[in-house]
Amino acid sequence: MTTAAPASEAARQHTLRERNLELVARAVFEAPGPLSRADVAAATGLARATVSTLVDRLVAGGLLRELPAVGGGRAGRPGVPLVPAPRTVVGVGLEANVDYLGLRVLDLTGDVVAERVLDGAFHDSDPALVLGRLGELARDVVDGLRAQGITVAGARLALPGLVDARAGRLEVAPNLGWSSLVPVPLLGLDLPVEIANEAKLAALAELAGPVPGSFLYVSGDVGIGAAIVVERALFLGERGWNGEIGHVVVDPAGPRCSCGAFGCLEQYAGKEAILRGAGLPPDAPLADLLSLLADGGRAPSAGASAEAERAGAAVRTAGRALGSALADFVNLVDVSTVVLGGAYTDLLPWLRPDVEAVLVERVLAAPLVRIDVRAAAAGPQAALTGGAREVLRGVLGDPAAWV
Amino acid sequence: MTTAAPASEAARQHTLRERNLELVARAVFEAPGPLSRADVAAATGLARATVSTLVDRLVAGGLLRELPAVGGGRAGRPGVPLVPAPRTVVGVGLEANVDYLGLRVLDLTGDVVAERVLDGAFHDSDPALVLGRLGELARDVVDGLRAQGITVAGARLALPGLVDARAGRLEVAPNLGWSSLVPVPLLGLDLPVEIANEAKLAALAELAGPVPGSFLYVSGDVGIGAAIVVERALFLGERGWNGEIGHVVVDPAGPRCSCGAFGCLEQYAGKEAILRGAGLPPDAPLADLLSLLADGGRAPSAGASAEAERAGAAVRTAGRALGSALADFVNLVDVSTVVLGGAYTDLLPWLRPDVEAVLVERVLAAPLVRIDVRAAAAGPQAALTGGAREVLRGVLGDPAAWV
DNA sequence: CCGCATTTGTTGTACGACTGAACTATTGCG
DNA sequence: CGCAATAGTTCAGTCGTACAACAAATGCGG
Repeated sequence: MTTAAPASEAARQHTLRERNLELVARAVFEAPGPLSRADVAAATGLARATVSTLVDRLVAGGLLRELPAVGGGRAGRPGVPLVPAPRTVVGVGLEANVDYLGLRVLDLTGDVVAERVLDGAFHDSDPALVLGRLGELARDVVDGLRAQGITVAGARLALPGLVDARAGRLEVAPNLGWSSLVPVPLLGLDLPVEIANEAKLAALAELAGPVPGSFLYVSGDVGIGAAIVVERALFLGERGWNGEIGHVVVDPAGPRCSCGAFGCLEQYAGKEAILRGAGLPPDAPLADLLSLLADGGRAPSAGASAEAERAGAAVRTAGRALGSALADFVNLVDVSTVVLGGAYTDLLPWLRPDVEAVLVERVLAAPLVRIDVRAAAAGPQAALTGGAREVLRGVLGDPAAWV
Repeated sequence: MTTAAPASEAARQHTLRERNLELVARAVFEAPGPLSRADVAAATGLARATVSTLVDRLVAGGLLRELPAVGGGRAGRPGVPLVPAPRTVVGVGLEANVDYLGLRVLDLTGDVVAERVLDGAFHDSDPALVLGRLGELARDVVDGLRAQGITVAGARLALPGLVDARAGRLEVAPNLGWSSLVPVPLLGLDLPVEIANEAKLAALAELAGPVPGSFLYVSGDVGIGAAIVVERALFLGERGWNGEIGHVVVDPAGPRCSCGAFGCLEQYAGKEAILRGAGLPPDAPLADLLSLLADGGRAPSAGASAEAERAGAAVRTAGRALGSALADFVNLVDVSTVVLGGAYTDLLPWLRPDVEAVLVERVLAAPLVRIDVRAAAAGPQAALTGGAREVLRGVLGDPAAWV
């Protein structure tokens, strides 16, 4: 006989229990308001008896909390409202980026339990130093939470570069000047920490808002990163190195890019390229560009200043280039919503006309579907929120481990 | 209380049974050789007793067959070899394309049980007529199989266009001249038939061979279609309209494409574009181009004929363009193997140098991973094989329904 | 040729998880 | 105050897997 291919996993009885525990937990966590045990039974299709035992376990484990019963206006015994338990289990989002490092702690209700943000300039920095500093910040916060009896489930570290999440390895982060290193030990945290690409985690933060289940997230900064979300889950490709839209071909006759190729999107729609095109220094704050644009917008035909005109032209160039790269992205991946984050969020009003025009022109399915281009809804440092949410999603996926 | 979000699905006891039945079936079907019950137990992690009852059920249902025991050379009672049952349950792959229509029937062992291929020219054809003819062919074959007591599990219809598989709707197939129609009823088959894009199914046919679990499949013909396979499963995007690599930007200053945009890949690396570039009529057989290329290759420096030189140049242009589009694809999706099908399979020796050179230049992760470009291994009409395999995969995914 | 070690497959009991129905608890309403 | 309605709990029933013991079949050494 021969050795069989390693099949997924045998289902035992406790597999049932775990899966239904997850089902019940998700039902409560993803509901817009409190649910009773009977509501959960109706929503999941499980018998009321089963739901009761599962809920009891989740309540005992501290993931769910029972609120005082309240008359529902209807006849019959009122149900006991169940809600995610606040400040019992939390997830930590960490980030080391070019212009700041920080962390954010969320609990199961989605509340921010703690936050630290440290602005700085970490171009070509020493990873041991930077991650050591971040680790200190985090240790301080985590110890404080544990002293209050709060369980810290784990952390995600967001990094701006090619990340091999399985191996826990940062292959290269050009703007930080880091390459080929294993960052987690440098944090010195006694927590399960996983690493991920910054744009990917920022994309997940959008899921807290009213976004559809599938979308492309594109974050424009010095570099341009992207993430693919399908049915509320990240699509990572083979190693998680996808979404490198910054180096998609816009024009093979275009300027040389830092990656060595010619005419990459980054050379048209990267932050520095836009600023330079607008006649501003490449490290100027985005606000300078925005105020120039606002001037131009206020007096469009009446003859805006030459500076304003130039800024407008630069943004229009960026918009056309971005539209072209997004069209490729949509043609290859097929998603009908594009969420623009980073610097693009504020620039969107000026980018939109050109982006949308090019999309209509180049997307093959354009006659059949409208591509919805929108601004990111998650606040600043979205990757912190996304990372913390990702940790908590893991808790929901296996509540048994925390009960 | 509020209504809960519809969660996935409650796990009952029979869910266990179904899942383990699938596990056992897969173990036997995907193994390189026969397995005994004990082997299956070892491979799946299930208890021998459990495996026995599951195997008995699969044998009774006709999905598995017991071979006569054979002395294994080892001490101990010899195991009963289990193999996929031949010619008991079969899947049907159907295709209606520009230059042919046909069907192929595979059984669980992977053998071709029946096949019909009808060459023709179906540009701008009448869907009712063409699909009616295909349905007749299929009905004939299916009736014959059923008369032999063979269970026909279902069929997949491959179509060259944008297919909404969920709605069972072909939105548009430019080369057939079909649009906005529901093809399945036109076949007139009393079988569960689902539709899918041709390139997607052709990609799945590759899984029968020694291909890695994740790859991009690109099929070059008049149009250029692609499919994304990750961990042996198709990635379909939001509606299954992904992989439209034929309309990725190669050069915004390039020629106008039939889609209305400028400089699409199809204008450089589509079959007609290559033939025209080589000085051949756009409907010339591929063999003409290949023999020109072979001439040029035989006497590369010694002064090949002007025709051969021209053909070589056209293919090099196509190779560079294809490399550029593939680089975008790899940057956006992150897969390290590219399988070239359709006309590209035979052209690969001439395309390879330029494709690989551009990939190294433009793929951001190129210093970290070698992108393996290879020819498709599935034979002609790969979509037929892929479709039939897809049906059988469905049988394996829910053996209980067929037992 | 026989007994033993070894491996396979089967049988029977135990256990865990979900279900359905009956039962209790709690509320609104006439 | 009693009835209808709804929530939550209890309990026997069923189903599927696990474990251990056992029967079956083979190779090997004496």
